[in-house]
Amino acid sequence: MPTKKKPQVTASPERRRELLDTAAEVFAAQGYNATTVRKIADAAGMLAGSLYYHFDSKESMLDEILSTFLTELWEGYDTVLASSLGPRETIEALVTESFREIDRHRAAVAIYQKESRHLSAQPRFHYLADSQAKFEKAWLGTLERGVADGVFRDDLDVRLTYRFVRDTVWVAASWYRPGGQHSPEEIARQYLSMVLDGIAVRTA
Amino acid sequence: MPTKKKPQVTASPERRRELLDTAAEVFAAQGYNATTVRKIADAAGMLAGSLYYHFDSKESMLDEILSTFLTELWEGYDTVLASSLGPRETIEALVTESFREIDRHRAAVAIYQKESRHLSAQPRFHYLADSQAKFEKAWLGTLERGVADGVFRDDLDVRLTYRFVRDTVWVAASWYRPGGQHSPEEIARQYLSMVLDGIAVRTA
DNA sequence: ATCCTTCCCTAACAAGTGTTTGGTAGGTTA
DNA sequence: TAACCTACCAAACACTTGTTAGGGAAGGAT
Repeated sequence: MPTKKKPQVTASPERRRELLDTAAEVFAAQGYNATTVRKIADAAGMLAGSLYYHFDSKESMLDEILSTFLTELWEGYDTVLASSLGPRETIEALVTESFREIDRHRAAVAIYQKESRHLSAQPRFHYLADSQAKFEKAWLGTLERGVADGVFRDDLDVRLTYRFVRDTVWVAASWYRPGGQHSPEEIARQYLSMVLDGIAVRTA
Repeated sequence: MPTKKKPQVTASPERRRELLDTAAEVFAAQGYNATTVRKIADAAGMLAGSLYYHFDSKESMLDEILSTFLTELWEGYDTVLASSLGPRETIEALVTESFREIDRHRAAVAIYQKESRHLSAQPRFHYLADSQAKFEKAWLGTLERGVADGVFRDDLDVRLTYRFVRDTVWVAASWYRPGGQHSPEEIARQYLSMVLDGIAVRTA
C-alpha cells in the first residue's frame, strides 16, 4: 500500500500549524498567486526549500488552510441547523457564528473570498464548490421558510436576498481585525439589526 | 521633452480598447497575477510579444483598465454629489449609479475588488487609495448628514454602516452578469429596499 | 560513544515568466 | 515603383518560479 503522493517522514503538528498560520497571513495579504514560497519562508524565518520538509507543495498548504477552516465552519453551522430554531433565529445564529469564524480564521476567510471562485474549478479543490452548494441550501432554505412563515418580506427576490445576506457577512473579513473595538458578537448584532430592520428611521 | 517611459510608435485607440477589454476579462476571471501575457494574447488571437506593440507592460494594461474605470465612476458620482439632494436621496442615487457602473465595467470592478488592497501600496497605483479616501468621505458624510437630519438611525456605528452599505453594493460585481433577468436599476431598487427597510416583516 | 530523529541549509534543476529585438506581410501614400 | 506605416510574428533574453537532492547540526535515546 503506497502512501499518497509524497508524505513527510516526520514533522511535528505544532510546527505545521505555526507555518500554516504565517503562510495564511501572507496569502491573505498578497494573494495566493502573488505569494512565492520564498516570501512564506522569509516570514517564517527560514529558507524556501525548508518548507518542503513540512509540506509537499505550495498548493497543499493552501489546501490545508482552506479545508481546516471549512471543517470548523461546518461544525458550527451544523450545530445551529440541528437546533430546529425558527427562521429568524436561525439567520441570527448563522450570522453570529459566521462572525465568530471570521474572528478565528480571518486569514483563511480572506483567502477563501479571493481565490474560491477559480479554485473550485480545480478537481483538488472541488470541495469548495460542494461547501458553497451546501451553504446556499442552508441559507436559501431558511430564508424561504421565513417568507412562508411570514417573518421575512415576500416582495423581494429570495435569491437576491440570499446573496445580499451572504455577502454582507463575509466581506467583513476584508476589513475586520481581531482585537478591534468591536467583538464578533457586537458586530453580528449590528449587522443583523441592519439586515433585518434596515438603516432608515421608521416613519409610522 | 522626452516622452515618458516607452511609448508606442503608433497604435489605433480602437484596437487598444479591444485588447484592454479582453485583458480585463481574463484578469477578472483568473486574477491578475495568475494571468500570463500569453493567456491574454491567446484570448486576443495573437502572440505574447505582439501585445507590446500596443502596451509597454502587463502592469500598464492593468493600470489603464483601472484608471479609466475610476474616471468614469467619479464622473457619475460627482454629478450626483453636486445635485444637492437630501441624504436618503443621495444614497439612493449613489447606489443606483454604482450598479450602473458595475453593469458597464463588470470586469474592471471585479479586478478592483480583488487587487485593490495590495495594489494601492504600490506608488503607481496610489490613486486607488486616493479614490478610496474620496469614496469614504462622500458616503460617510452622507450617512452622518442623514443621522443628523433624523432620516437614518442613530443607534448604529456609522463607520460600520458605511462598510455595510459599501460592501453590499460592490460585491455584487462578483456574481452580476450583464444581460441577466434583472436590470441594474431593478437590482439597485431591491438592494436599497433591503438596506433601508430591512428584510424582516414589520410588526407594527 | 554511537545512532537516530528532527529540522533546517546549500545549491541546483526545469519550467514558466515578462519583455526585447529584428523581421515581414499588406495596405496607404508619394 | 518606391517609400512608409501599421500590426503582427518568430525567436530569443534574463529572471523568477516551485521543487528536489544531499548534507549537516543539535539533541535525545541506546
